[in-house]
Amino acid sequence: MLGSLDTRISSLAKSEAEDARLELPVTNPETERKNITRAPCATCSAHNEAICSAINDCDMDDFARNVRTRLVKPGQSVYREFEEAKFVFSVVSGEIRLANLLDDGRRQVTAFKTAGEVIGAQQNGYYQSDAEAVCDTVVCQIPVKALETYLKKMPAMQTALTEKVLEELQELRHLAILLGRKTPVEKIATFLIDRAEKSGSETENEIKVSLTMGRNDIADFLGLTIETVSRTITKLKKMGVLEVPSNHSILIKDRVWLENLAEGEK
Amino acid sequence: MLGSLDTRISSLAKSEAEDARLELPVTNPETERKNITRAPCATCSAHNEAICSAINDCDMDDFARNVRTRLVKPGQSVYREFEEAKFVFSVVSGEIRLANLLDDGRRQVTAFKTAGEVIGAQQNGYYQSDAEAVCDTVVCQIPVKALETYLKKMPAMQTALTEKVLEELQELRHLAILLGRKTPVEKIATFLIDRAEKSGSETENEIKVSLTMGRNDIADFLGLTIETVSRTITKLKKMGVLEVPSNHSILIKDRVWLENLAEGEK
DNA sequence: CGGCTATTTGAGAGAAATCAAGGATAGTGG
DNA sequence: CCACTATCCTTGATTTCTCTCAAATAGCCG
Repeated sequence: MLGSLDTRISSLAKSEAEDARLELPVTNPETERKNITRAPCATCSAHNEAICSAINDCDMDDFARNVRTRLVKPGQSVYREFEEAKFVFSVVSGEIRLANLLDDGRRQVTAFKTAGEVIGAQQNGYYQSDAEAVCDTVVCQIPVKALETYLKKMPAMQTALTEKVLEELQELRHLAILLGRKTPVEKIATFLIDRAEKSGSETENEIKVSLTMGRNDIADFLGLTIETVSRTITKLKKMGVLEVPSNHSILIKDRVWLENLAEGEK
Repeated sequence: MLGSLDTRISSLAKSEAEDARLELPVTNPETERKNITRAPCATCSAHNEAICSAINDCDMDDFARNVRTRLVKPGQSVYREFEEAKFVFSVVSGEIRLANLLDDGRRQVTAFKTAGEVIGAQQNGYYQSDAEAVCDTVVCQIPVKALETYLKKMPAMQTALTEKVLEELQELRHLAILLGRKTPVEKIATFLIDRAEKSGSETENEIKVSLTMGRNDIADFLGLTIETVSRTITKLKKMGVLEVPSNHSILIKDRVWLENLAEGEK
């Protein structure tokens, strides 16, 4: 509901975000072991896409004082399902996977979140998923209490956050269609197209998509087994739709074809 | 994010809501054909669970003036995907299914919404799903413009709405786990348990669950075919977990067993 | 009662999961 | 810099489910 902020700013500033990993904020000895530092909001590479973009310069200093930046290593968790939700996080760089587990270990990844996206949605005070880093990732840690204060004070931030939540709703709806009604080929094609749109780098006649996550994560995201993911990628490769230069990148050779495959047009 | 309103008020007042169908607001000739009438907020059966509960008595009259009530017949749509989103709706009674279609007609139902729930989430001004009545349903039609005004004026309403949206997020996450990782038996069991919790009527040693929707809707919600839904229900019947007095109701004979089946414990 | 639609049931095919190796890749330490 | 190991990915063979196709039955409304 509410105003319809144009959200298509998200494809910008992605390459800057990549670099952010290298120029991490200086750590101080006290917090070194936890890789937590004072937030360098002033120079944040994700600023323009994050909800913080709604903060005006005067309030920024105050905001920065309440916020911490945290480096998360691959596989490490930011928070877990059912844990008390004291923070909301904004992804600065890298990539986070949100996942839910069944008792017997089956897993469903519900989203991959990159720079500018917000994680930590809660209900009744508890997180609703596990959040883990897929690769080296920097997140910005905002205390819920502080956030609430800012949201009240800054309607633009409230709007921006609402917009993020509605985006998330839409993505989950798309995921539901994919999981419930698409074939493996359609699933993989959809996944690659979505990633290409989000962060692909397009050259003359091909698009390079980088996969920070492994086949396992892809399988648990698409509701498939790792073998089916592998076989399906191989199939698309043999068809000539794409190439696989390495385990962590895909070259889309025929975007239109892949898009058609994603929608089920044979 | 934000405050954690306790949302477990939703199991109350359901029986009242059922009656609402019978005592529909009086229609006036002018709007008769469209089944749209002035909203009878003062006597609304869904008031306590709806976001309108955040409105104080003074503002209620004003609110009622902006809002219309609409009767929707089974199969009729409230809105369609990609349609311009001029209204947000609050379900007063009956049941609405939200669904998304693929080009070739495959369908994924993403939610069933009952009294007190809000539908009409939009992004960039357009609805994200089709919304259709499953049975005779009354919805309350709130112009987005008016709603925005109220949200600004009444923080409690903003909070209530945010809470609804977060609930929806959680439900979609659960749906994703179900679609991606559960077996047909687990899917049906989960579906029935959820419905029992939401609106089941419990007697001594059994719970009656009413199914307003047909097998087709259930299939499209759970990512199955209608045949598999039918076979799975038959299987559970033969196991003795439940009985099927009619096509539109299920008697859960062993709740704990069904709960275990829902979680995959054999 | 008759016709329509919804649901159940059956038989068979097809597709993805499972089980089982084999190969590639990356990270470690010599 | 290279060998070594652990992990990740691919490929193959087989099994098991679920879908598909087809038909019968049951429920509902006029």
